[in-house]
Amino acid sequence: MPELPDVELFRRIFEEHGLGRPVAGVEVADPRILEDVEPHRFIAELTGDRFRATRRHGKNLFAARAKGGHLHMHFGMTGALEWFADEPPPYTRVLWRFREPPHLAYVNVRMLGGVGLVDDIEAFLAERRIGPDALDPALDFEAFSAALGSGRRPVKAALVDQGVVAGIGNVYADEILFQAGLRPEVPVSALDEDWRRRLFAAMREVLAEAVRRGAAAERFTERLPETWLTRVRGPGAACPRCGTPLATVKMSARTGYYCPRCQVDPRREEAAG
DNA sequence: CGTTATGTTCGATG
DNA sequence: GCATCGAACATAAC
Repeated sequence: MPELPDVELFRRIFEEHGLGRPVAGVEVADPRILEDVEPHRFIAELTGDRFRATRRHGKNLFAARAKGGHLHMHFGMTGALEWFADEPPPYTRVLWRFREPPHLAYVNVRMLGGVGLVDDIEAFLAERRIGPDALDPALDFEAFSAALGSGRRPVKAALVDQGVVAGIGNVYADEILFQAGLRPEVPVSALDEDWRRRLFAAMREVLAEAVRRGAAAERFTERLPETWLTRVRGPGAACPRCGTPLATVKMSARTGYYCPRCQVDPRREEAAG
């Protein structure tokens, strides 16, 4: 689930329930989720601390600590941040209790992802070669196009590369390409400036609209516009625009869906309207 | 039982 | 050396 719009929702949950409140207790239900920190140190560091601000960069969520440094969370494919009053949700791996409810739970079925402590966010992002956040206002078209590069890899592979732009995963990459009218396997080298502008605009619109609608959690697709691929995305589905059965393409063990009629290959066809 | 799942990393390949 | 590909990781559901 967690791509940029989902993590943005988690950020808002943390912002609403986790800021300014003394941390009364920290529980690590499964130490495997911790990044480069022992459970006892993680617990000792955060107990009694307070969080003063949140920041999201791509799929990464940070919470600034009053004592200095930041809490870091990545949600992998199945992670989420939830608040709870009584019982922690199933698959809670780490939780933070305050003096009274609501408390916060980092939930993650598959354990892909992690929770840790980082001193310097910029250094953290640089080490991991994470590019600019896809919704960063400072990311203009020129920078986006330069980051896309001119290699031969498929445009979808470039979109989900966190080093190009941070925050896009399999589902939103499919949606962005659908809205741009572009096929996923087209090499970036085949994209002229018009196509790049179309792609950039689609990226901003799709992500911003998904954030606006608070699309996350189960059945999140129901909150998205009816004209979106994500509403129907799956085996046997038809294009929400023209009814053509969707085609699939495998890329790095991930299934992509696209409309073979609405989405074109610029090398072979005229741009669709 | 095999397949698939919204991510990232690391080693292999071209 | 660089760009790109594919397996591995952990767990549940169909």
